[in-house]
Amino acid sequence: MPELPEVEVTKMGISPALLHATVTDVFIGEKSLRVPLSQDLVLLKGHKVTDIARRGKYIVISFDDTSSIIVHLGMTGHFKVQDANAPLILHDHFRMYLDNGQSITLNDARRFGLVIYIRAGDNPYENKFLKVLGVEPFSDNFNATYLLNKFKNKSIAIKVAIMDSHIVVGVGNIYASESLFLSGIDPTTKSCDVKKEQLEKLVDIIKDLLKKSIAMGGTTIRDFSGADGKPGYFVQNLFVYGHEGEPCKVCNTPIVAIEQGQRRTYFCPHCQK
DNA sequence: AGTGGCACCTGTGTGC
DNA sequence: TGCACACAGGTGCCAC
Repeated sequence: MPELPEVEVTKMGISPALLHATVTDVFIGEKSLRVPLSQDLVLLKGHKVTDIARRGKYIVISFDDTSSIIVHLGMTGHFKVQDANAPLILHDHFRMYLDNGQSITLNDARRFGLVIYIRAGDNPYENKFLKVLGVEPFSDNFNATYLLNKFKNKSIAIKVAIMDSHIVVGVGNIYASESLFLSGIDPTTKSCDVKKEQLEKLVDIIKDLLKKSIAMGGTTIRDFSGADGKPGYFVQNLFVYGHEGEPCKVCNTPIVAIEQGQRRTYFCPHCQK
């Protein structure tokens, strides 16, 4: 799935068609996503989009009646911007038809994503999925002191810790491996054992890495594409993710893959201590 | 409170 | 060609 850069690219991709457009109709698929699609989504009809925001890997779309929807792309979710008369295809679960002749469709094969309707007057950021989220990586609140405090008494591996959305949002499996490589930190290090200087470097690198990836349209491993259907090109900048057994681009040592928290971790045993 | 494991799904690639 | 199996950008919930 989309990690933060891919979600940001998606947000930017749908904004031109969606912002200030009025919903003329909606399609609500029958299959359940991570949570069932609410029939209340029909209430969006007749309302104009006033804002499109991102919080972590969630996209929050606000309407002129103060209602909103929260969207998460899960592992395989992506939005398509198309003509309103484009046919629905397999795994299209939700579509908004717009008064500008276009439509926005959520397609998600694995159905790990979600769309939640938030009634007028309710604050979407108070939703249970959003209110527990940690700091945004681009905010000043994401710094070494913050991590030092969060990691106190934490024995979980640093790789697992930086992927924990209750600590910092947006860092998924690809960028976790990549940022630890660029920081020279062994991903199996207990988070409480990582030194402040290392955390300072890690923070800087995460911010930089995510920004660069956004600028390149995100990372496409298999099936991510922006709302325009184009893949992301940051994949060519990956040093370790998906490169098991290949020589490290820095020192030629073969890249190693291990499992941490039921997820794959890639690292260079020579560059990362 | 912190941690680890499971669950939710479908599609794709690999090896027999 | 067919089939079985492993694996995949996430994350909330549930037992210890």
